[in-house]
Amino acid sequence: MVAARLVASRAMSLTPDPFADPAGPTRYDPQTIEARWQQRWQDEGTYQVDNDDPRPPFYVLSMYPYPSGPAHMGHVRNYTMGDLLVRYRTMRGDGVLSPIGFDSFGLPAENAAIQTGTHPRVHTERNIEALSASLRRIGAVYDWRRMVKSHDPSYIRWTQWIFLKFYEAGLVYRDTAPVNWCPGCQTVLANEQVLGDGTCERSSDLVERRDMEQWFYRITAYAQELLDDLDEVHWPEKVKVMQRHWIGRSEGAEFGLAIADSAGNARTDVEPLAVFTTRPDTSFGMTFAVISPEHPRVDELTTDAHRAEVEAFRSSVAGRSEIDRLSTEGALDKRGVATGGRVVNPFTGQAIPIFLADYVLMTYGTGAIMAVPGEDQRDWDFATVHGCDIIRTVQPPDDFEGEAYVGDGPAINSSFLNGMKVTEAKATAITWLEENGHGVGKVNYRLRDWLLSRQRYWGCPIPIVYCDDCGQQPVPEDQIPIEPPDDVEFMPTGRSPLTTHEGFLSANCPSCGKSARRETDTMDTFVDSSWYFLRFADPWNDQAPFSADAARRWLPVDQYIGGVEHAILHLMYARFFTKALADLGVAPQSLREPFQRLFTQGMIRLGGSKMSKSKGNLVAPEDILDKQGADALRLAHLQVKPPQEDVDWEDFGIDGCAKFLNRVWRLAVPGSDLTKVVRSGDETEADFNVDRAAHRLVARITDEYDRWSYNTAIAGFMEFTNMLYRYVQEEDGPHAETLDSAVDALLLVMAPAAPHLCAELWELRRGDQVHLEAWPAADPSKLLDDNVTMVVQVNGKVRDRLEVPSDVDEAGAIERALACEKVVAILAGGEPRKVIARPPKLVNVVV
RNA sequence: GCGGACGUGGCGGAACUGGCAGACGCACCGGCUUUAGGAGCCGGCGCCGAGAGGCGUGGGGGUUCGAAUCCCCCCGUCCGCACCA
Repeated sequence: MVAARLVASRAMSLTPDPFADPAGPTRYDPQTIEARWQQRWQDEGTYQVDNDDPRPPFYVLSMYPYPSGPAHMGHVRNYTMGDLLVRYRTMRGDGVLSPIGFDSFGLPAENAAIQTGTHPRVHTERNIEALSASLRRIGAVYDWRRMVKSHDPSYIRWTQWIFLKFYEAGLVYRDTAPVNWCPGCQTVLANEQVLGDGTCERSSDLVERRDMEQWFYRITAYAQELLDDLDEVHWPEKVKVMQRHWIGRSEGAEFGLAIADSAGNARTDVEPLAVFTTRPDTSFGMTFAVISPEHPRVDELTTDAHRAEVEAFRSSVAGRSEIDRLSTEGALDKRGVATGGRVVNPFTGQAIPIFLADYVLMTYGTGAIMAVPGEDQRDWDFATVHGCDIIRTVQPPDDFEGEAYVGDGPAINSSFLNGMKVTEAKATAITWLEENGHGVGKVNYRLRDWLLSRQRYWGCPIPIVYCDDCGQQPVPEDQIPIEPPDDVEFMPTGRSPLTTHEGFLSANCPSCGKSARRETDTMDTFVDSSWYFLRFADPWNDQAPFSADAARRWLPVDQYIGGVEHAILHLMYARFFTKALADLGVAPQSLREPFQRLFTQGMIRLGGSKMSKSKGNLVAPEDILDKQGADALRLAHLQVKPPQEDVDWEDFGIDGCAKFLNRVWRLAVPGSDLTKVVRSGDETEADFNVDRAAHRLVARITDEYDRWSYNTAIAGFMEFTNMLYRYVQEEDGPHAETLDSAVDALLLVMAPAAPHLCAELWELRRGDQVHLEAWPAADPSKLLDDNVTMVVQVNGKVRDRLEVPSDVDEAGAIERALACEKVVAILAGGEPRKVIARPPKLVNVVV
């Protein structure tokens, strides 16, 4: 019979093209239908949502991209996932906010300007066009009316406005700081532009540290809240752990070590040397102190006899890159030098030597430490090399074989602390320090303030002017935005053209009105990305960056999607901005976190290494869009691997996905040869089974979409399609209505993943838009077949499989299992020792 | 060194709370159809074995009627942090 039908179909498709799809006149033609539907979604504003939309609000956001040109595969992966969710939630009945924008400031455009002479604005706008076109071509849908661009004057204005608000609130300040200076590029680099080996990503020059006056956001003011509120968000544990580590809270004590005179007695006429420790309980074992080579009191504490040596050490450290200096290679060789100076250990009254060592960092704690070699391996190593005493103050266990002992145990050699365990000894030592006026218990954070100024042109100018008389003055609100001027020349000096642009530089002092000079630094582009998700809620607002009401409606973002490479910087900065804006009354007070849920999707690699423009190993999505189409590309991205995992391009099965889409087309398109012979009348058992399979499909896909199991959802589509192929080729043909509703179910659940194909087929079949349909609900009573396969095990090994009614009870299951041939043979008339029944899935007979 | 994730066929992976290991796809093999196939449809496909059967989720132990899944000890891979006192 199959043969008969195929013969018939050949007769029907008399086509001169020998490669024609046997589906006949309506071939699956992705190029045509994709372009058509993309146009329609845009023209009809299908995914536009207003702020008074009556549906429940749901905010889906993919991290806004830096416009580097047409989309690359990483973009496709990211925006495909976001788009799937937007379409799925919309079908679920939500009013989904799906905005898009561009992180359009940044160094690459400036580099391009130097190389090609194209103005960064022109270059950037061109790239935005190209990237927007790419996003449309993969079928991603947005409310384009809400688009924001970092470099747009209406966005600059509010970025600067927020800066001024923060300035007013003391959350911005200017200070001297060591920065990454690239001698080749003649500019300061952002941390992320310094490669792991300490060189510049662009020029490959070794990056130097230089002290320069810089602007900072006081993110450390929020250190504790940033740490605590990680418990409130649904983020990957990995990202939370990274943030906790980055914040790096540690509890301990800060106290003063009195400077010793030549006799070893504590001087009262000079300020003691402040140290921070997390182990005040070990203070009796402090046999020396170490200060950072950059410590401001080095000169004062160094004796003349040691001055030459100390100076030599300091200059050798200064010449070394940070990476080199912090290298753990040869960690046992603790580089350091004695200062000749001494301090007094307040616990013992003993004078102990002060050393300089590069393992002590000026940027953490007080830049000085008490060294307790008995309980700290670094100190142990240093003491061994430099001949310092080692006194244990915590009793190690009998079988301890290491050097410094960092575990718990009773205090020894520690006077009033003796016998106490570490926790109690810590508290007691802190109390002692406080009662005797030496110091206090203190919490330290590794997190440092955010250096936001960049010596570059293509960024948001910092709205400050410098007046000879009044000093640094914020630009008044009514004078922003301060925009980067267009008439500038880009020279390969690396020097920002702003520093030589008279028209930009000259300003009047807002305070006294005299002529003044503008700040030429611009903001780190992470500033722009720290609040764009708030602007999306209210992008038309020209009175404020956004209204609190709009923010209250949409924020926090229900689902944020992006790369794990932003686990720390962007996500930390955005959290800080949100909290600060809420405290300043700009955002709702209750908005403590910007992103309720975060999903980090994996990277795409080629040949084992990260695909990137700079590596030149890109696979262009365009080629695949031209050939197999957007739906095939989307499906391949979804199918290849669990979405959170990194994936090799070699593993993508584009052709398999394209083939599958073709199969769906042939199955669903009206008039297909595949469905020519259909049946009406009463349903058979086979029909009921297909119907139940359709309900199971709906339940399964709903669950899988909810838990981001996209790869198995695609498998579900394929499995169901394979089943329907067998069904339509059965001898009597499929039951018309059963088939129709099964295919409809497939198109509905596939619509978020392969939107163009499903939209086209649905329209051909039903005349409506599939994406405006309600998400189907599975009938719980249809999720189970009448009969299921029950596994019969003997001693945990599968010996047989039986068809049983799905509502079989325990007794019935056991009875059938014991009656089956295999079990009877094994029992050989004997009694089973034990029978475990899990009806209707399994019975295990123990003999 | 610390922290995290992970290890399943030739390959990517599936198996949600312990219950049929290998869904789905790729590759490969076979059949049908075809003048032709890099098209379409159907089927096969963990390993050993002629077979019954045995063995199988990095390795070794354990818990359990039953372990890819839980516990302990190793081995390996990837990612992040890396002298933070």
